[in-house]
Amino acid sequence: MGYSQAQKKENHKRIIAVAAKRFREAGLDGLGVAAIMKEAGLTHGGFYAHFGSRDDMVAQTLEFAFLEDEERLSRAMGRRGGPSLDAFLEVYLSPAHRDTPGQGCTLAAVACEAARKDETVKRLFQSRIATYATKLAPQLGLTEEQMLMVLSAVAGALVLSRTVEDKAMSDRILEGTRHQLQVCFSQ
Amino acid sequence: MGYSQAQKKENHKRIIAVAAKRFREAGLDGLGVAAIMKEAGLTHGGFYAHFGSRDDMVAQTLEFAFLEDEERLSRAMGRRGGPSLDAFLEVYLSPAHRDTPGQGCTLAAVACEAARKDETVKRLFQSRIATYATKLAPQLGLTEEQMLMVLSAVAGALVLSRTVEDKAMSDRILEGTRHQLQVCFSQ
DNA sequence: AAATTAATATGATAACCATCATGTAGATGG
DNA sequence: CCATCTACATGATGGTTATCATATTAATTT
Repeated sequence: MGYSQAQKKENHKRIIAVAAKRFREAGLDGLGVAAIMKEAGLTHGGFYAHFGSRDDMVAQTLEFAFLEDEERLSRAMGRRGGPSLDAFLEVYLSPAHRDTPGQGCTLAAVACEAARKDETVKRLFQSRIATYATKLAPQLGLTEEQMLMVLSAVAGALVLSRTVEDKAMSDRILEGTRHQLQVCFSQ
Repeated sequence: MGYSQAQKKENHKRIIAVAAKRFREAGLDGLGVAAIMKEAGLTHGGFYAHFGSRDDMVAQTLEFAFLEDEERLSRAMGRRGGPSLDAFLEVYLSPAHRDTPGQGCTLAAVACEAARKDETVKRLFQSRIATYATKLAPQLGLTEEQMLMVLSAVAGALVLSRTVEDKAMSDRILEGTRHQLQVCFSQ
């Protein structure tokens, strides 16, 4: 199918977009190069025209995924009257977020595995968490320290809510965490 | 090397103990049957005398790991004057806990992956979380709902603290979450 | 003490994996 | 319009995986 700089760029973006979604769903090691390329409508051989290695692709994908997260969160809060702690908790701790990890927070989706990856990945995570602490915190009227706790709580709640079998209990983890955080920071 | 019912039981326990530690460190998919058996001082062939499948072993290992977690936490709080929210936070959010996942909380170590496993694994996680909510909560003077939020926050903080490169920032996640939770519940 | 049984070890299998070598088609630059 | 370059496809490579077949060896049973 020949080539074209525009086409290549488009393909590159599509590979990363597919990988971002699927990594959130299946984990950073959850699917191989061949599967990702297939879902992007390509074959595995072309992979190394785009990336130096699979690790390289993971890094590029995480960078994209975190940007996507930030934009999606911002838009979702916008739909609820702009950024506020209430809006954030409502969006982040919703059953919809729990049930669609592919469109959700990358931090919560792959944090456990990221803890075992190399410094390249860890630097990306660190930067994402720092963005929460410095950029989002003031929008929500929180200190950096408060934001770190709130982020830990919501990410933890989301992850735990995804590990239980019973939907009612899963809902209680989300709803309970949301309520308790609201109590903590009301006033 | 022949057999003996006592020997087999001992081997079985050792395989699971090794797997519990290594799964916390490397993840539920982080090492294969052969590696686990080797670390237990056996060869891979004998595996299926103990377990019907790898998944079966994972389930048995999680059950053991959660019991181990409960006992370790209880003992650690005992060393700090018995169960209390302060003791719990101090133990759970310590840098030592962050730096020795093999001896630490299984929930925090593998939760992201568990979210993608089958109902057998999810039922084990649910039972572990329920134990926190019903058994530990009263010991810490918390309601079930408060316990779910605290658990989410400490597990989330521990996971996030393990994903960042900079030690100072990692410490801040732990320490900040601890401080904020203390403020929340000092009342 | 001999026969049986079963817990391991050794080795094989087929399915995966990341990566690389080669071929091809078609866009690019002259 | 031709020569070159390259994105991608096809196919190969060596490694790893879970699982199974067979062999061994010693504990158990008779």
